[in-house]
Amino acid sequence: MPFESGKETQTGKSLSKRSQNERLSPRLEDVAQLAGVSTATVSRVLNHPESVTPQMRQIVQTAVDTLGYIPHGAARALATRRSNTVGAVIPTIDNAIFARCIQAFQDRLFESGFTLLLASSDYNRDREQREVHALVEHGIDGLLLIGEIHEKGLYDLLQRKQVPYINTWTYREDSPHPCVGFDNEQAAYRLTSYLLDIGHTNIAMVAGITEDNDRALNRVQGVKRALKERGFNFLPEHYNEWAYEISEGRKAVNHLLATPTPPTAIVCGNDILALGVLFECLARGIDVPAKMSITGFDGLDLAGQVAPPLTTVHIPSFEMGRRSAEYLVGRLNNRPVADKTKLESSLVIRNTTAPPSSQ
Amino acid sequence: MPFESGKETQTGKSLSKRSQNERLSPRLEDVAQLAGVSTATVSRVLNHPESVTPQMRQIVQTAVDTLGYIPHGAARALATRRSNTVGAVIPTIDNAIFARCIQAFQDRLFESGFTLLLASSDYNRDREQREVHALVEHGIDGLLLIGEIHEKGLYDLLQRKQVPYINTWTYREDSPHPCVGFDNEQAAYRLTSYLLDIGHTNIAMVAGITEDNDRALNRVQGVKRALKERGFNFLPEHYNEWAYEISEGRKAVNHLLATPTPPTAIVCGNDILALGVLFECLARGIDVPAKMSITGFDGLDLAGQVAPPLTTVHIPSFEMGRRSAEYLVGRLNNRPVADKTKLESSLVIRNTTAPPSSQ
DNA sequence: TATAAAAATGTAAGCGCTTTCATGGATTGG
DNA sequence: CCAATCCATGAAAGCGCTTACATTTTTATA
Repeated sequence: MPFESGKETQTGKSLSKRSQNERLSPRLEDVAQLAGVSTATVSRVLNHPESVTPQMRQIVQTAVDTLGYIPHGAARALATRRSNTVGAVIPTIDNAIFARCIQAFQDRLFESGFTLLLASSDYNRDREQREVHALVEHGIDGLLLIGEIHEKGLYDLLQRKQVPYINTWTYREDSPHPCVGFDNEQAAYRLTSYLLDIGHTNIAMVAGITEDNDRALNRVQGVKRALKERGFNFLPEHYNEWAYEISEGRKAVNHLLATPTPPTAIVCGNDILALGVLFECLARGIDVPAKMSITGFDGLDLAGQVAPPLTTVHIPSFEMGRRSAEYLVGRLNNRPVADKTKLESSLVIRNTTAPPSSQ
Repeated sequence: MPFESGKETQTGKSLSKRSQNERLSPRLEDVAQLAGVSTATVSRVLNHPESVTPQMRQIVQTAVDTLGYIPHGAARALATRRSNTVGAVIPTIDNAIFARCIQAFQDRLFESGFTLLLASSDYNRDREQREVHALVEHGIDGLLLIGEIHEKGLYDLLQRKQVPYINTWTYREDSPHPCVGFDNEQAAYRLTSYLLDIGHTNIAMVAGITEDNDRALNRVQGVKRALKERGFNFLPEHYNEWAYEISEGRKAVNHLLATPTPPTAIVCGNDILALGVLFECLARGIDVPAKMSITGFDGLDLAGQVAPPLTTVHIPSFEMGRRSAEYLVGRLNNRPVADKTKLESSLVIRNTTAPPSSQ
């Protein structure tokens, strides 16, 4: 007897040791012990309840509840090679329009049991690459990226690690990457054409910073294409890039107005700049739109609420977030999903645009 | 010989099997093999390089690079009981002011090697609780929460799992929870006192929704205390709560103006509502501030840029994010940290407030 | 009722790391 | 030149789960 029981103690100890000595959170094994079943069974009722007797389910569930057991995510991730975590790297959180997209993205992910790992790159490709690296190291199952231009190494990493990803805020028929977005170039083209249609010939642009930002760049290109098509072009002093701040928009107006031949219309790279431009014009007593037409880009709520309400391009930011999540969730569940989704942006003509005054 | 080599094959196979057959990412063991050292050594150069010979460091580093090795976060987390991940649950991402805080929070975390797990509760306590549960399951090392009022079970969970957390956007001397924030009640009190000082006696409030939102509630309380102190009170029809939308602010004005004795000043629970109130007044041709004073709360950039610029309370959202991260990082590194940090908000008097016109 | 097939449960081998403890080589002092 | 220390490295035991496979129990079939 003595030695027999000796053996048993070995086993018994290894089980109870943790639970008794250290007052840590219970493990699967503790639950199993309490329920009088194997860890496999507990794992099953937690993950594949249908493969287990209803009564067993009951017993185990009770044990789980009384212990207040919470699965250990890392252990699970290690065993299943799934973290149930999806990453997103956006230029900045501090921008209403991305926020809305991310909000939709997160909501949709949550529905499917995924948690969002969020990082921001501050519009810096290098930092973006580092953030992605950190996310991959954390074991994200999928990734959301803004725009199409990213560090080569970033794509390589994703490829090598087989991490599904989606580019959003951008759409290009022949992009080698999956994307859900709209055509920035075309939207800007349309917007500018409208300005041209109503008679403007002296158009300036208050662009966003285009470095490392394909969206901003594509918008500029769209504007230029529209101009060119009708034989126009920016005067050099009528094109400048500005940071994403209302105050920058104001400065831009000062600059433009000091120019030999001030424009009759100002196309802005985004709503924030447009708002700054608008506020400054208003502050200077310039009649908008009679003496100056202004257009934005993004379709912030705010743009429709200011007086006069801003003409802008409405972009489907909410939809992009939702669809991106859907793409990723779909792929992670091995459902067939479209690699490219083109969403529409829409020109919203409000009261900051009108034909140029006949002078 | 035959059986000897048989044994060896066993071991040999287990090593090379993975690397050869499946084309998965390299593991620590692959690096070790290539470098001709043990996994322990590789782990050391990765985590405690000082405990290893410079030349060994060199050799291993080379192997790491040529293999493009990336540590497996989950495995590491399992072994160290640290995920290097910090969670945050905010009411909504889609709000500039939280966004700024989170941005600062994330930046500071990134500096210290942590990644942010972000979730939003949609101003719903129940959902907040569930999100926190999910985050805890994912193994967060620390947690940021907005406000002080949370589900009891949420605090219990954190307590039981020993997860350090910080409440922000709120400050209460005698809160049992760590916090870094400012006193909403006091700020609102100060703001209202100012209005009273310049002569307003008929004040209305366009409040945010106070359910499940102690910040909004505290602001209301501050306003009420200031009024009461001077013997005033809201007319029942002069107090209402509105959702966080510019358009709601506009509606609020319609409501207030249809009241028997319209107010001469409107205190708003936040800048967004205030902006709506302002825009609606402007649209109706009401002279602000001569005929109507308006105050906001939050200090959005935008508030200072509209015309007329908005009188508001500036809150240290950036600082709250940074300090919260600092608190958590400090605790996680076992550095002594203050459990409570009181930050100051400031009354920013601009041009939407003036003494009431003598009628 | 005996037996084959199916269903429920248990056993135990990992998942990819970190870290304690053991080991052997280099260094120091006597 | 040998014993006593140190230091760099290796061996191996987990960390808390999941799951293939083995085993037992139940159900169906003849």
